Amino acid sequence: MSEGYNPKVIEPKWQERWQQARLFRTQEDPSKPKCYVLEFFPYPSGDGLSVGHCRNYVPADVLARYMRMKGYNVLHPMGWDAFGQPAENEAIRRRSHPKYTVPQYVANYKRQMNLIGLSYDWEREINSSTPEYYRWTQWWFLLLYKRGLAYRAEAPVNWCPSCRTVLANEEVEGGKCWRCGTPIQKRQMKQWFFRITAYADRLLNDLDEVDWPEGIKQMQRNWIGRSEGVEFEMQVQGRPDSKFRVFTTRIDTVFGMTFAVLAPEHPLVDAITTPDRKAGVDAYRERAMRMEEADRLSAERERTGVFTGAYAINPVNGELVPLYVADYVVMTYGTGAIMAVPAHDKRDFDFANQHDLPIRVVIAPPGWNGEPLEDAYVDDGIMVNSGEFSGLPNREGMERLADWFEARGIGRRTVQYRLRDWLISRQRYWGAPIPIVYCPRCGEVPVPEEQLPVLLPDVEQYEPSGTGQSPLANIPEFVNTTCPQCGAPAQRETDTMGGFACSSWYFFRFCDPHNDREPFSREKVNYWMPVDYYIGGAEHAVLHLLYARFWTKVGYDAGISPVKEPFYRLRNQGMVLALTPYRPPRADETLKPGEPGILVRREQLEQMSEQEKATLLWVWAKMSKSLHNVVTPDEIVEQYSADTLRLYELFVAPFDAAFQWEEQGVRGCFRFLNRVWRLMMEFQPCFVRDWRAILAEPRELSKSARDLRHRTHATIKKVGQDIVDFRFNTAVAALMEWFNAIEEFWRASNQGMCCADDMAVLSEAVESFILVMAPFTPHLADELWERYGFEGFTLNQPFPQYDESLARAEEIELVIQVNGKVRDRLRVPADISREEMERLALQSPRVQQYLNGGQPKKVIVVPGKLV
RNA sequence: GCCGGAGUGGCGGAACUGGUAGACGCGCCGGUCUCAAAAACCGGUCCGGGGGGACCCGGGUGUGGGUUCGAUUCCCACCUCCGGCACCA
Repeated sequence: MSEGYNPKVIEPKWQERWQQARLFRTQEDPSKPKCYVLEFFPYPSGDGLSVGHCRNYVPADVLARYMRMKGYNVLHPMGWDAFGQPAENEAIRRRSHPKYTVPQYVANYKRQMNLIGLSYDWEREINSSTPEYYRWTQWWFLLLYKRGLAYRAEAPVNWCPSCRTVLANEEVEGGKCWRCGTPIQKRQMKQWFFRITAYADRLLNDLDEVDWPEGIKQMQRNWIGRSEGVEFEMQVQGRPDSKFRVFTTRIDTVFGMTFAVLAPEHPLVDAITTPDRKAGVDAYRERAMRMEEADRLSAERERTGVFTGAYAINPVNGELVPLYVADYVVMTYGTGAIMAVPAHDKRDFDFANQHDLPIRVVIAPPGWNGEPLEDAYVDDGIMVNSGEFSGLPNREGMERLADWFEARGIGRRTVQYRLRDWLISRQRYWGAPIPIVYCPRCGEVPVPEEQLPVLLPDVEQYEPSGTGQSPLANIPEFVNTTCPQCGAPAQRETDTMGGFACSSWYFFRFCDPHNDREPFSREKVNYWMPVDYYIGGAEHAVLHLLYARFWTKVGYDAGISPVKEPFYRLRNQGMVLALTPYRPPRADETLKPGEPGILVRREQLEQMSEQEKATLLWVWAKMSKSLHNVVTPDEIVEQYSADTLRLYELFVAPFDAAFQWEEQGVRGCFRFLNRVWRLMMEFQPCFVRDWRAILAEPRELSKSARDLRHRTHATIKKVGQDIVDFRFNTAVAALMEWFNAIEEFWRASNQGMCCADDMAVLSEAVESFILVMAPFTPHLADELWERYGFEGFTLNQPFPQYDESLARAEEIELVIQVNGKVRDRLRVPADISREEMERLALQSPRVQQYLNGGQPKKVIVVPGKLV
């Protein structure tokens, strides 16, 4: 008996050999085509990696290994998104300091990644919280500053009272903080912004050039939110100095305006409000501004608002319309003021009904006879009650009215975006300090490049103050400096940059990670960029992925990036779900909305009786520490093997679909690897090393041998294609089918007691199999490779070539249908002619039976498939 | 409400541009081995009906229509689920 599959021995053995041989090290090589495979770099958390995280690393690793075997020079790096709120919040929670926790968590992540055999070039490891890295993040800030794309401004901003910092719009989800879920407050503060809006059109248009999931592209398009319309001026009645502008996408409805609305923050409100209305308006504005963002967004809220006492003049017909203040108009979009056309806008319609304002139809719905509308009509139609424009189709009227406004110089066609500038400053310690100095004489002065990095001071007290000031403001040694321009005493900016600044350029740094003279050399990014495959979760659709595109375009304009788009292909992996136990609530317990029951913790589950367990409700939920349903790679590797974990993650579901973690499935994969091992050991003595020479000679192979060769070549072809298509699940299935065929052939060959030709065919299959499985299960492949007497690593071998003529089936099953129903199947040569197919089909006794002796009306032949 | 994606056996999922529905795996059933169990291995496994049997007939891809010799695939309407956005004028 030979020894069994022993991953406990072979996996550490190969991991060590790979490391000693520096197998994954990558250097520029102009003689080879390059392939840059990148996964989103993670923020290292104290919980370590779960099998859910592996969902992205394992497929990426298969791709990287495959591309390398295909002859590409593959860049496959890993690093740490270690600056920013997530890392700092976690350190606070654990009552530690990020300078201690980050290296500790990084070490654990790295250990786990090596444990599952990921092929990273660790010599390129980067950490965004080190001065070697953030020095260049600051350099990028200065680049943006120099190009007029970084500016400081006082604006209403999102404030998270729990994280005690401001947030970017992209970091606010449904009015709540993306990190802690606390409702956001609006504050008026002076902050640093990046002018991403200047790139809105390019960020929108260039989406057409990248190979990304359609859903992500749509989300970015929605987020940028381009709308074309007309902006025009409205005059306040009796106040020649008071004018305001409104923006509308429906200028065709302008004759239907029956009131106008200003946002509560609109600067004109004070000036135009009549004295008798002042108290009411002030109270309303006060309330609106105090309200938390989440409440203001709440959908079922009443349409509130107050009359200012003032009237505005509709420029198209001179009519007076009452001017309201209402919080359904937001100051940060468009002009902060609207013309209200209740007949053709849902929100205006609701407001008009609640405030008894007239509703005038100006676009006739089909079949409309002048009766009042039951709801706003927002579709196209013929214009009515619109003066000289009545009778026109509204789309045409839109153009004519836009011309009308432009001709009179009181309005113009414009484009509005939902995208706002990117708020980058944070009142937090754990980030890259913003490299700006405030000098009483020179004002705002950028720190010269040669003085970078502005070092983050090493202090023990780093918690956010909550005063609206960064904790750095309390460190005089940091704050007090001299002006780089005049040398006078000056003060540093004390805010740091949000973590998304660090991740907006790290993919460039991986090309040249240790450069201490510049962020990266032009030559190296020219060689490696763009990223060919970028792999990560869909949750960054409008955050990181939008910011990184923006910085890349700035880099392109500045001549430091060779590409306009950083990520040529983007692929999103699906989530991993785990069965999570809930129990019915007791009488004194109430459920949170959306919760299926009371969460049962792991340790509570172990103490429950069988009877109690039977009452549990099992729900598939995303793996997370808080649900106590996390499975770690460590336990799976311990119980089975790293190769088993890899195979299972690839096989169980399509790459981009959510999958349900089931230990039974893991066992199936483990069983498969054991079968592979057993057969490989059994066959090894019969292995014919020079099978190529034997099979190259012309010879008559048996039918089953020809079938196996076909299977071998067809599978090599399919697996390669599946990998680049990210169809790892079908690639593994094909690998299993192929193996089943090899096993069957081996059995039938009576354990080697048959002809030499069959052993050559088997040897071809087995040698190819080891190499094809290598990207999936590299430890097992390398061990088998060695045991078959080969030198070195499978990763340095070329991926097996397939012979197109062998990959094509020599025989096919001809399907014969009568009236669309399958009536017979015949085995025929693959190169059969149409005529022959038809003749055979009509000859078939079963077909004759269904034709009742008659002739078919029509015969359809699909070559190589069916009649 | 808007945008995007998906509904296929007991389960996860296959099926390339319309052409053998259910590959591969899990589970289950039966068998081998064993004193027994586990593991391992072998065979079976969409549903209904017929036959001792290899087989045969019918139905079947969320629902209802349509196009086609032929539809999981294309078109129309609807239902359900998941993800995202949400007063953006």
